[in-house]
Amino acid sequence: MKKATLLMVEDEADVLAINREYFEGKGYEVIGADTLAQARFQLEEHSPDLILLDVMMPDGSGFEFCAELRQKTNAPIIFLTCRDENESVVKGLLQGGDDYVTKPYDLNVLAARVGAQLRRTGFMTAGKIELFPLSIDFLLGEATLDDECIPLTQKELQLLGCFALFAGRRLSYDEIYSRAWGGSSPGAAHTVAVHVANLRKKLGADGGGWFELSNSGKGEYIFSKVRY
Amino acid sequence: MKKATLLMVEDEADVLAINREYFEGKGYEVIGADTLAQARFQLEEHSPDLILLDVMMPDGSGFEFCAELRQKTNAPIIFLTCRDENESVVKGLLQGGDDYVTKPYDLNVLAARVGAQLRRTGFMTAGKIELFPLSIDFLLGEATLDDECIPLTQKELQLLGCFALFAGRRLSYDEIYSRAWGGSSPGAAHTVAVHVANLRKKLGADGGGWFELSNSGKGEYIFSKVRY
DNA sequence: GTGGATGATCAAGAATTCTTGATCGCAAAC
DNA sequence: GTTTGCGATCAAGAATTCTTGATCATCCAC
Repeated sequence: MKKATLLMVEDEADVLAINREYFEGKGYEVIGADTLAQARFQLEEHSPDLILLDVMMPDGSGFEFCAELRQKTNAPIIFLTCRDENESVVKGLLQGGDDYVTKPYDLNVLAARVGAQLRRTGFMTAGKIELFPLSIDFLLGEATLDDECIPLTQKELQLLGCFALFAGRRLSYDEIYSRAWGGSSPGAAHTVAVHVANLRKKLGADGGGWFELSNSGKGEYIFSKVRY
Repeated sequence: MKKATLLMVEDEADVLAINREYFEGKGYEVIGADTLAQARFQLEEHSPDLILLDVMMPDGSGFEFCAELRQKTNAPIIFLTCRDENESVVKGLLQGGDDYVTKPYDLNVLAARVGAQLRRTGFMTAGKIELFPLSIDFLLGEATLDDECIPLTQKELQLLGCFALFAGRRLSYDEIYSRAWGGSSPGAAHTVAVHVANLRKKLGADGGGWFELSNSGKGEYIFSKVRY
């Protein structure tokens, strides 16, 4: 996965340096900005995945800047505020689940918040469906089972995605077809059956020992976990 | 989207009936169980997306049942507890971000919690990338822009997914190729260029007035929002 | 046992999709 | 003005993928 890019808007050089070192050590790419003007520039330049925004900046208030940011990005914004600022004001300004941390903060706490926000926006999981130990990556067009990479065709990918999303649930031919093909067709059952066979072949007959893709005998397939 | 299925484990018939009516009105499919034994059965039968679990059941404690459930499903579990139960015990038993609500509860509050948990597990968004007003559905293999459905081939889908995920970010040919094709190839730049052209054609030259898919002139593409 | 229904699998033609090569236009450099 | 580099686009062959038809096995009903 591409490293998440953090834009850190902070005017104190040493704070910035410490944070940068910490987060880079955690595998993030850190972009610094010590003025709002520079933050604007870096925003265009790097399109960060998350913004850490000091409220007190030399050339303006972070809160007002926030509104401006929202026009340009939907990356989550975490405010860094001083403890003596009115908390209700802070909360009032937070919308849509963004967060804030009061100075002085513990870096581990901040990192946890950052991780939570990135998770919320689906940064790590977008384009994927995870059903341990199976992972379906729609961007790469492949599935991974027990660290073994299995390239899939589009239809196989859609089919497996459908099964993974409704694992353990009975799915009728028609339902599968409408989900992965859209609409319905007279030959739906047969077409689905062929792709299921292909999928079984690729996943291994026993689903790597983890999954079972069985037929209920009543016009339905069930994809279920057989080991935990 | 398929309706979420709720398993409601509750021994009082009238509470169950009221909840059922409320949640069915909200578009959920509600499965009821008035004993733990029945809950076990329904779990196998319906594979719910979320479980509402009354702690006080005639044939056992919901807490102990929870451990059993966890072996069989990773659907979120929301406990329904009485106010006089020890809260710390409740919290201690909660793992992995599941939730609890104390009786008597407001149905709207409960519904909010349910929604939050389903969102957390990605029930509504799995297999999708949303970048308003663009939505990419990998299960159906198509994108939707301004309510207009655009069928895409696998490579187009992967390419667009890649762009949407890193919207506003400069992406080099190689990076795009490694993300959507995997690995690298001498003809990567050319191949990518052709698919970009196809994508432009399908999205409309101006990206429906919302997006721009431009070339930086330095071997990079940028997919960015031009309207907010 | 026979017949019918259902699911699994194989195979091949049809259809789609992908890649590569060729060409064109534009702009910067010489 | 010419050349060169780069991106965009078109076109066609190559490759893959999808669908459909045929066959086979199994199970249940008769």
